Amino acid sequence: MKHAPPVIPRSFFQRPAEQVARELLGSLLCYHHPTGTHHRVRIVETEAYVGEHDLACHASKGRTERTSIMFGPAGYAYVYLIYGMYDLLNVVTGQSGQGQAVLLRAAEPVSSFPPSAALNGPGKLTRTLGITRAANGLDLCAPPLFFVPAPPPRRIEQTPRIGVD
DNA sequence: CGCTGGATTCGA
DNA sequence: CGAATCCAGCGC
Repeated sequence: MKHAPPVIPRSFFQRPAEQVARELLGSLLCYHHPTGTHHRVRIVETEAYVGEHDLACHASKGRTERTSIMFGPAGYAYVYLIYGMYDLLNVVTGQSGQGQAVLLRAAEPVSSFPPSAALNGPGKLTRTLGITRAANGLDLCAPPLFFVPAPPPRRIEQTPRIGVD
C-alpha cells in the first residue's frame, strides 16, 4: 500500500515567491533538532522576496557568496544572521537563477511547547526552534527540516512590507 | 585590512 | 527611539 508522504514536495516551491508565501500559510513546519527533540509549528506569517528587481531582497545586490543559495533550486533553506543576534529562515522559491525566497516571519505552537515559547517574529521563530545558520542550504523537502500540508487559515491578511523602506 | 549597515528585538 | 552584536560586502 502506499501513503502519500506527508511532506510538501519541491514542485510546490518552484513557483512565484508571492504565491508560495500565501499558500504556505497554515502549513506545519517540522524540525528534528540534532539533540533529538523535534518541533512542529503552524506557519501564520510569511513574506515574499522576489529576486533581483526587489530592492528589499538580498539578491538585488547581486549574486554573492551569501546570497548564492537564493539563486539555486527551490525548496532549500536560506538562513542568515541579522543584526548580529537573530537568524532568519527563508525558503528558496521559483526557478534556479531567479533569486527568490520566502521569509518565515511567524508561527504558532502545534505540539506542546513551553509557555515561554515565542514564535511571533522572524527572529524569535528561529531562536525558539533552535535554527541557526548551520541550517543554511538544507533541503526543506526532507528531514530534519520539512513542511507538512495542512488546511489554510480562513482569512488571509495582506500588509505592506515589514522592516524595509 | 578596516569600516559600515542590516529582512530584529527589547527596554525606557 | 536607541542599543545590542556579527559578519558580508566594499573600498583603499
